[in-house]
Amino acid sequence: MLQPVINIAELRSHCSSCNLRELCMPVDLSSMDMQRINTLTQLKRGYVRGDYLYRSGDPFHSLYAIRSGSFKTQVLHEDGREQVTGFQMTGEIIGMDAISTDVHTCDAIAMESSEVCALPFDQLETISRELPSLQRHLHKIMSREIVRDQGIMLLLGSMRAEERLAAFLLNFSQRLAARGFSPTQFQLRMSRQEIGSYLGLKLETVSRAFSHFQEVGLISVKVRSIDILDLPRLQALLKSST
Amino acid sequence: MLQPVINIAELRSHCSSCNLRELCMPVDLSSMDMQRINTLTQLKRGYVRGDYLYRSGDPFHSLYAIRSGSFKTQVLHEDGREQVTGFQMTGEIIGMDAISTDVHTCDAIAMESSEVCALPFDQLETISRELPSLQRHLHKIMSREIVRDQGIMLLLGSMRAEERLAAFLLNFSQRLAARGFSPTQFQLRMSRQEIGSYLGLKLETVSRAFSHFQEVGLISVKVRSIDILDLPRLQALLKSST
DNA sequence: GCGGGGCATTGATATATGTCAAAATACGCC
DNA sequence: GGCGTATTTTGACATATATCAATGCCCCGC
Repeated sequence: MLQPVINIAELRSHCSSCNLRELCMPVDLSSMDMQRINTLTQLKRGYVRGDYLYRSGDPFHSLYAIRSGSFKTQVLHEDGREQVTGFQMTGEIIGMDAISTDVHTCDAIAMESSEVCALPFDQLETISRELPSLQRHLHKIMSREIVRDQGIMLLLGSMRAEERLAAFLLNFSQRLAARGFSPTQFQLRMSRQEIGSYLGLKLETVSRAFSHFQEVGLISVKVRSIDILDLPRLQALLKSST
Repeated sequence: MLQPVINIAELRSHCSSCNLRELCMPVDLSSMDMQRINTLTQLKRGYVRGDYLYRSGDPFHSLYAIRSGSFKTQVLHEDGREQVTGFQMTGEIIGMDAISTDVHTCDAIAMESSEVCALPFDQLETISRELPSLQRHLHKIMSREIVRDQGIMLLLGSMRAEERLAAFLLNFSQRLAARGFSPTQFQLRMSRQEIGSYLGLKLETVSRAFSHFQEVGLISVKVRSIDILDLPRLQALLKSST
């Protein structure tokens, strides 16, 4: 039986206290500067699966550092279609879509019980004017989001169903590894439907791709428990055309 | 016969002199501050169709404001597949992908004869520490890119071929309108292949969609000259699901 | 004005993924 | 612990788009 890897208790101790240095801002700052950043953050807890962190159209005040749990972001089309644009996990920052218009342009929804640190953006800007390394880091975070989106465009625009799923699993694997978790065994918090929306596929296609990966011994799937059995071969799927 | 609308001479007079205020930074700044920003920019001219502004892997120094002409950005997959991630026109800023890693993550290639203003990013950061309105504007530009990418993800993930093409044409139309050009008559500078890459389609599919739009009287196409005959109906294509 | 090379169009056919439907499995609640 | 609902899996079939191939068009240089 697979063990859940995204474990709230574990994460809480991992990122003990709302310390932005560890949590989301790996910049070299004096402890006095750290204090200052910490004082502007506002911890918000108690989000449960399905809760909105913000909705499309909400006024913009803050970015959010995810302290525990995970969220999905989705954009809605006027005709009702919706598209998941990302799954954000502990330690990641969301809300940057809203800076350009002062209004959120997508929904952010908790995938599980979660906590966030709100970072009022005005104050973040003020402090970053005085702390070049924070300023630079803020820019990097925003740029990282742009690069991430480019990758998804590549995925959606030129990859086939199984390649997309492989890319999705590998991306998860990497992000878990970066957090010190097992890169081969983990639980997915999202449905086939949500994965499909993110990958531009229907849920049945996602399900079939999972089944096929299992058949050929790449992974072991038990609904939402994933065990990557042959990481190199899964990676190779992405590097070879067709 | 349709007139080309993207006209270099016209654009040059439109954005007379390398004035960043008009060109790319619509912020209220004192003329002294404007001077200061202007002095850091470096005009680069002489790009012709096919020239690289930067390549994936190039070290990062500057953002670029397009002063005349237009560019495309594309990402390459290790197996050789490439995906166009955007078409940038006069007045837009490119290069933000490189901030996160100090290395460009995509290629930027001129679609026609073009000129750019290089904006050394270190200096931009320095100045923006002193000018909050510039700082805010820089953040907005980066955020705008994130929002734009979300829109493309929606397009690639959940729209059908003709909807994608309609979205593409309408986006062009809007951006031209914002620059004071005709929103219904214009020239495309890119091939069917490039449009297809951007929209996640093959060139034949793009061609067929153009032909169909023409058949039903939505647009008039003459290879790269577009005339939108029924803008409202083209817009409606996007709002109604199937 | 003629010829050649790249694009674009169009047609015929193949195929990956979507759609619809049913059965199986997991999950929450009493 | 068992029932009811939601999710997932699997199957059969439909269809949008890709693929392959032929023809046509346009631009550019000679």
